[in-house]
Amino acid sequence: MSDIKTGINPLFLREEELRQGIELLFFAYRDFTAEPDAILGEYGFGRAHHRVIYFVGRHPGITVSDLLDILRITKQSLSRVLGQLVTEKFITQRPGLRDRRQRLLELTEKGVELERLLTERQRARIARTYREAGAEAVEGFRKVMLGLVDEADRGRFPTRAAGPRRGG
Amino acid sequence: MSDIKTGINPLFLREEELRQGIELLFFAYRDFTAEPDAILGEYGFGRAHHRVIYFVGRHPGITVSDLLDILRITKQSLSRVLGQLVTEKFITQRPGLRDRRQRLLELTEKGVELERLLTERQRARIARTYREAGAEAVEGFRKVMLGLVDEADRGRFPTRAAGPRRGG
DNA sequence: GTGGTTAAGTCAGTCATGTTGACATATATG
DNA sequence: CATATATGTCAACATGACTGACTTAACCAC
Repeated sequence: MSDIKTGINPLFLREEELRQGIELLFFAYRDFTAEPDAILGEYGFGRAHHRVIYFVGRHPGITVSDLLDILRITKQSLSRVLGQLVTEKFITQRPGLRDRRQRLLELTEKGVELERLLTERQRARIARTYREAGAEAVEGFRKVMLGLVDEADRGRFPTRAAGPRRGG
Repeated sequence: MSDIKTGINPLFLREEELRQGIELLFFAYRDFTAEPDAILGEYGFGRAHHRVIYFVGRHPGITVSDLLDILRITKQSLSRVLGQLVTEKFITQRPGLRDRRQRLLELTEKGVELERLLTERQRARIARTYREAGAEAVEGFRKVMLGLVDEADRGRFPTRAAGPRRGG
């Protein structure tokens, strides 16, 4: 009631601010995934394939268990997409050295190409946005996004605090 | 090659930065949706129901067309979830005044309750994160997220600096 | 080395949510 | 009146998630 003059209730402002946060996540994610989704369609793949290709590319030699931990889906769900990707030679499996029960996953040449094709759009979108928003905004973006991630997984994002910020 | 001393290639740094951006979106969205999803399960609903409830709650009296524009799904897809929500009395429909072909959507009391229950978790997560990250980081977050959204939809996020954009 | 645990895979069935395509109805508009 | 628009519906299908039960191979502890 202290805002009668401006007509803006600070509680409403907070509510509005939080809702905008929710919606930013919805719209950004919607648009962020739309481009790769369209490309995936041409291959008869879906978003699940992209995720698998992405994280195998990101962590060459990753185990199935670790991939399941990231994706938070069941092994039966993963099995289908992974099976396709292996059959169609986008991903190879080889037994682990220390533990031969493991099937270490890696992208083939073909897999690397597809990964690049798919992720390229997303990288470009982020690069453009980062450039337009500026370093300070990017820092804030990272901070908030990291705070939204479950604590257990925040360790996946090492801070590069020590090194040179942007040499090029 | 100017980074031989540190062993850090600036191009690699950039690549790493962009990939972290991609992954922040993945992990944040994954964890942001997990809590409501669990609650929805108890009602026999899914994430699609949440989206409908959310945006109808956000824009009382919204038309089906406008809702479709937001969700970017087909009317057949929407029809199923919307039909359920109307049947189970979470949402009401009434004909438009100017255009009686329209079915203006609104949450019922029951719908408002469920919306609150679902979104409460997400608001809490964002509120906590905003608090921990600080106002400056939040500003950066908003700036970058908005940049990731397709230009066509950026107008949905009025800056509260320049006065009321859409009269509500 | 036997036995329990773990990593991974498989088979089968189900559900939620998206798609296309064709068609129906009511209302608006030129 | 003719056409376009807003909405809804029926049908068929694909994707990606789920549960539950079971198998195989390898690891590990006793």
